[in-house]
Amino acid sequence: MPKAKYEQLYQILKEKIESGTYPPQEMLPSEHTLIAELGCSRNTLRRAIGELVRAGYVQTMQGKGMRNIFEPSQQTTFTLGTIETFSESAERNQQRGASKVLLFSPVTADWQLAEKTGFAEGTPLYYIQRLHYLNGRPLIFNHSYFRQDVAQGLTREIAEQSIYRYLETELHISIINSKRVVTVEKATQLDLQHLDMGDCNCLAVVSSQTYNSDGVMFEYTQSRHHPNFFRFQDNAVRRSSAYGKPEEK
Amino acid sequence: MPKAKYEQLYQILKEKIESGTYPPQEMLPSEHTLIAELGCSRNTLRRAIGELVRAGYVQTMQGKGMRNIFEPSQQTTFTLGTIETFSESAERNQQRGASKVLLFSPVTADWQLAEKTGFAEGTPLYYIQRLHYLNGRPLIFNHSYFRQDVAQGLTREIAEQSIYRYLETELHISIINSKRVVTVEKATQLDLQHLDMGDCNCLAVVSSQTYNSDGVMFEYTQSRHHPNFFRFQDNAVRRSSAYGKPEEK
DNA sequence: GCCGATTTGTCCGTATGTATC
DNA sequence: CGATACATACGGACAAATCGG
Repeated sequence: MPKAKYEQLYQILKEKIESGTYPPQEMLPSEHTLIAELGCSRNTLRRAIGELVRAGYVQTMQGKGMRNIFEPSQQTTFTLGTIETFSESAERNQQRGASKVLLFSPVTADWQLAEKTGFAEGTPLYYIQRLHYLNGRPLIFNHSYFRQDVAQGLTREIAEQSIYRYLETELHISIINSKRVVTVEKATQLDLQHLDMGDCNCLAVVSSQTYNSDGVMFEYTQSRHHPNFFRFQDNAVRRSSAYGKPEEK
Repeated sequence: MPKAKYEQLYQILKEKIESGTYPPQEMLPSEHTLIAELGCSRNTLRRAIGELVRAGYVQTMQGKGMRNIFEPSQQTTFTLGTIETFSESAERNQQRGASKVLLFSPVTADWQLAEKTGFAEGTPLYYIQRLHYLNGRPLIFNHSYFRQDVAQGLTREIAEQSIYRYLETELHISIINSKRVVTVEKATQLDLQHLDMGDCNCLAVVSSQTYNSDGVMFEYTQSRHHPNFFRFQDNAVRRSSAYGKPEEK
């Protein structure tokens, strides 16, 4: 439940758009009208509108207004810009999620692992392999590395449940941000063994480095996704016509 | 050249971070200090900071301050949240871009094409196949469909140059936003023929629907990327600890 | 083509809340 | 507890784009 007013306004407008209260392809009421309806200041409303634009629900045009461009086919599987755990994502999509821990092992970063993950060589880590199921199918093969000095007391039993819950509620770590890169890689023997991907020999790989409020990267995770069930969504806006104006007057 | 003040502030701070004026992993000056230094209001500064957060340059913590988390390894190939043409992207990455038109053909959307692209069945379209080269290598195989009634007078010659330049400067179309989805697909014969992808049989596919200021989707493009040279970057933030607070006091 | 009304975009100043130290 | 720092919210002012008369 969001407490900030602009988040509430965002939710209200989002639901009105999704439910068809505002007809598709049509203009929404003007800011002036919405302010009167919703009882808020212009800045607060505009902040909510900004989120709607970024999420691809509306487009705004200076001097014209705001148009509903939502299309109900948006069955997003992975969000962008916000950090979600696998179970949170499954719940949002109203799907059955399950996970299995394949490996839990303390390791020390050698130069090769340091190169790949971004941790300093010699850093003590927990290495965890997990397999995530959606609706009974194995879809994501996960390799995670956590700094031992940050994720103190992490065990296989905790990993079976929820690591983030442990970090946030037990260790009081605030997770701030995560840098992610999406690439496509050749499948390894391990991938083929667990993911059952037919005759595809590549998969989608999301590598992420996650930081806490002390600015230390405490987690590196490589998520290897089944190619047929990977879907990453984005809404882009055109900043300023990169080309100069044509002749006028 | 951005004219808005918050964009200028964003550029100034971004360059100070990239150049090392603000040391990595250290706190930046407080908002109060930056306001005095930069000569702006708090709101305007905070808007610039918001962009820096989204771009992964800094992290902010209430009550503590703002930390520089930039790492120079960020060699992003594809942007997120903003619309760029291939040539604009190549220029930004200081690389040699080139394109070749393989096919230019008027078509009418049948039910199959309508299903795939989102255009209504029977819509008259221009179908364009293009191959994009970066530093001499063919990396992206592009299938584009433009509505004939919007992109009036489009020719093969224009497609050889820049379609967006034609749309924006000649036809005065304002391109507003674009919905994109990243997936992984099996390579077709056509892909293998043009992209030279070794023993990989999958590639990264970015499908995009682009809208103008009248709210009509006038372009559908499917970009099929060589798997070894595809790289999509994102910075995510943790909204609110999804778990309730633990015992306190 | 001009002008005025409407609408979104930008910017400022201020007040208050909340988290950290 | 107080000082500091970021987060939220409000109201006002002007600029820029659009549209209709």
